[in-house]
Amino acid sequence: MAAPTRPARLENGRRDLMDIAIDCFARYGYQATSIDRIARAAGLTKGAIYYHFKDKEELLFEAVKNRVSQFERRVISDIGTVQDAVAALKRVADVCLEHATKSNHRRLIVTLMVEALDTNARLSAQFREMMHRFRAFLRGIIEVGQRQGTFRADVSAITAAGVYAGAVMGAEIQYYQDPEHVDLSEHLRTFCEQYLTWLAAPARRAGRATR
Amino acid sequence: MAAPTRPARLENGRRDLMDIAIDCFARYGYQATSIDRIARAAGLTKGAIYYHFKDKEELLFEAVKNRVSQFERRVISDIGTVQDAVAALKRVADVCLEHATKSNHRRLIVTLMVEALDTNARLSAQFREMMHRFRAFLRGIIEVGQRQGTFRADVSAITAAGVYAGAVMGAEIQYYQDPEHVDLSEHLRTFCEQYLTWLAAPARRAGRATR
Amino acid sequence: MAAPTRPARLENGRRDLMDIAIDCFARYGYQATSIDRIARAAGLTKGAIYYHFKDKEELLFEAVKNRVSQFERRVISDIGTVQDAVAALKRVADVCLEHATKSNHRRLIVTLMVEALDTNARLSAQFREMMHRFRAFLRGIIEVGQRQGTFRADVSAITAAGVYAGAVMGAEIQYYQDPEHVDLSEHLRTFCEQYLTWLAAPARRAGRATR
Amino acid sequence: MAAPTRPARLENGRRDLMDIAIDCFARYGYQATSIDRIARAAGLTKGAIYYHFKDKEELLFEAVKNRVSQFERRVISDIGTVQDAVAALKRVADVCLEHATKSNHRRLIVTLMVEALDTNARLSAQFREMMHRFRAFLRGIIEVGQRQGTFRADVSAITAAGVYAGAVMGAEIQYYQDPEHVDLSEHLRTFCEQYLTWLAAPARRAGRATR
DNA sequence: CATGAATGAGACTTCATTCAT
DNA sequence: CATGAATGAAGTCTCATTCAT
Repeated sequence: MAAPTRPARLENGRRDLMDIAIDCFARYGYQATSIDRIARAAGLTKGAIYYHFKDKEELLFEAVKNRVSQFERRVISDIGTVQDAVAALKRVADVCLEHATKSNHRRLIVTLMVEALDTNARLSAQFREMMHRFRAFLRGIIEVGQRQGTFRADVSAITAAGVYAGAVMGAEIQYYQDPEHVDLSEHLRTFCEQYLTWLAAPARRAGRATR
Repeated sequence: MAAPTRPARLENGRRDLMDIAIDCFARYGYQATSIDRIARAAGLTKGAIYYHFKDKEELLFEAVKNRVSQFERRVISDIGTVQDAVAALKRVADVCLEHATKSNHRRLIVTLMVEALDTNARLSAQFREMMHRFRAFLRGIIEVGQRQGTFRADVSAITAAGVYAGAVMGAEIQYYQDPEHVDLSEHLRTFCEQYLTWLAAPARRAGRATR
Repeated sequence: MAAPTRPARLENGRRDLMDIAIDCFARYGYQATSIDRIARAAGLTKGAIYYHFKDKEELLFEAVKNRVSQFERRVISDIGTVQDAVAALKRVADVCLEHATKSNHRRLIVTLMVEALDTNARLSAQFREMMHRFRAFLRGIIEVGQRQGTFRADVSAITAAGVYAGAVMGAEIQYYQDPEHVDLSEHLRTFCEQYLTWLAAPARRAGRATR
Repeated sequence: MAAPTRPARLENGRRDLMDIAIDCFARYGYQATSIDRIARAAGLTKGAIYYHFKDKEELLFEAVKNRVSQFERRVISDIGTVQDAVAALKRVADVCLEHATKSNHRRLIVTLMVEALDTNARLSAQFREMMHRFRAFLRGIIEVGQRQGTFRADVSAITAAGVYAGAVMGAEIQYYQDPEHVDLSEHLRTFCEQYLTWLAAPARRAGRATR
């Protein structure tokens, strides 16, 4: 307790550097972030970065892994075992909102995900899996709601999950593009209302929404 | 009709080149598309491109202008003077679907828009305006519906427009990322249903969204 | 005949550049020859080199391939079908002498071969094969002499070939190191005399030299 | 014997480090051996090396001085005052064989000598002198033989020395390159036999080498 | 003695751009 | 119109070296 642990100090440089790199990547994307830019932002020289990271790519992957896992852990820990599907879906939006406005978690994810599309196969695969997991997680919540009778049963949970995930992402992008004109909070609130209204509505006719 | 004039051929070369450039930009983004890549894709050498375009940036801006204006013209011409707001919103989604799957209009727009965020001020501004116009257009449709009594009046038309625009964009990105697992058509159909269900529903109680 | 063929001119730049690169590699070795050094020696900038060659390695391999194949073709064409084994061995030494003193063929080979030893697996393999071929070629000559009765039969032709190849190489290195004190011509002449004396000598006792 | 003094330990570190560095230099050459590689091979960090050696160059020169002087001392002590020139020449080859196969003395020398050719003036000069000494030493032996009547007198002792030195070096290089296919021991044995046969032979006719 | 961290020079490479032909 | 050749800036990366602790 008296002495600040050495290993912590050891890892400090690396961690600080990564946070700064993440800031850059989140704002400018991967390619437009030169090693030199990160170095200057950190008040170091390029060489220092290569002391801590083998590669620009290693920095990228660690950055993505860091933010993705933090986001996922946060979502899971915030939602936990789903009992109230409605509350859970609202909570997911809240976490996204927070990670999009108060931190750079979501912006890093969204920005790099689009940039990686046909540019970096390995990263792209990682994001594909991440979106897979995210949709699966949402589908799980929706199915709970369907089993409990809170949600209508005549919709494909996986498609509904995709709609949710997409709506959040699209809202974010508009917010990143124009934070002064786009109120992400209201955007997400409205979407949730609409989404839940629709999910809650009893199916009017059999055999419409499914596929 | 009799003689394909020289300038026509001139314009052809330029147009063909741009189409090829657009393909590249749409797939890889701006920075990952080298002039050389475009040249090779066109079966020319780099020098030839500089005959037609002053700059890589000029190529970029023309590409964006081209696809954005084509998309917008198509939307406007397809919808025309809105009489049926519900049909109009469905139609917009159809156009997006087509431009996302059968052509590269939407992918160019979405990809470059994200890449431009903090990277290219001028391009970013252009996309900001484009999104502005898109939301304004959607808001117009929604307000028609509200005035006609088809849509509930207690929602902010501009926020609703943003939700719509975002949902479409988010759906597309998931599709670009994983076209084999994401059925964009169903995705958009489901979203429209949900969106229209919500818009159509008479407000049940005062006091909009929870939370 | 009137017009200097275009393809020739086309290849000129590349060939000239390679000759210059070969000069540098032969003198300083691969690692101590920076792209910039080659560029300056050619009166160009680094970029020009990358227009003609993909890589520093491509330059290296093409340089080696060029000089090795030229040397080998020269040896083969100079010796042709061996009829007089003694003359053939002398001729090989002459070619080596010429390629070591009047051109840089041999110095490139010897220098890079030593540098490549445990440094560049692919290049090393190439040189290993080249030495293989060289020894095989020499062995062929020796065996002709043995069959014709010119050379004693109680020596291993392949070992003798190795001795020859090594002696030439070792003489060269001493010459490269100290051209003012080492007379390569006399060196090789003396070696040939000694080598041929030994080969020609009738075996004094059976069962000594073989293995 | 009683107390391993502190300075002994100091010297130990330095000596151990140098042995490891020599291994690296012998295998990869000077430039391809990074300080970091040596450090890792020694289980230390780069900083530690700079405690013992001022420079990478100092390390290099000490390494060379060490192996060269060990080799020379070994040769001299093994041969001593030459009484039997034939035996002496065989002995030199034996020492070279041992230092090429059981230790890295010769490989360090040969590798760095070639690398240094036009790359490091000071080192090159050192190797030039070393080869000078080596040839002078061999010439001494040969002249003893000539004076004693064991060797023919009509050959230039210094050229013959150069041939010997070169043949050994060339044999080694082939062995380093392809230890599985090149039997250095047999190689040297064969060379010695040939060399001594030639030296021993009474001059048959006036008029030395043909050509 | 040794380490972890950092520097700075220099290497390789890419790429938008220019230009004579 | 188009090409081949070249430039020069900028980016990624390596590595010898230094230094506080």
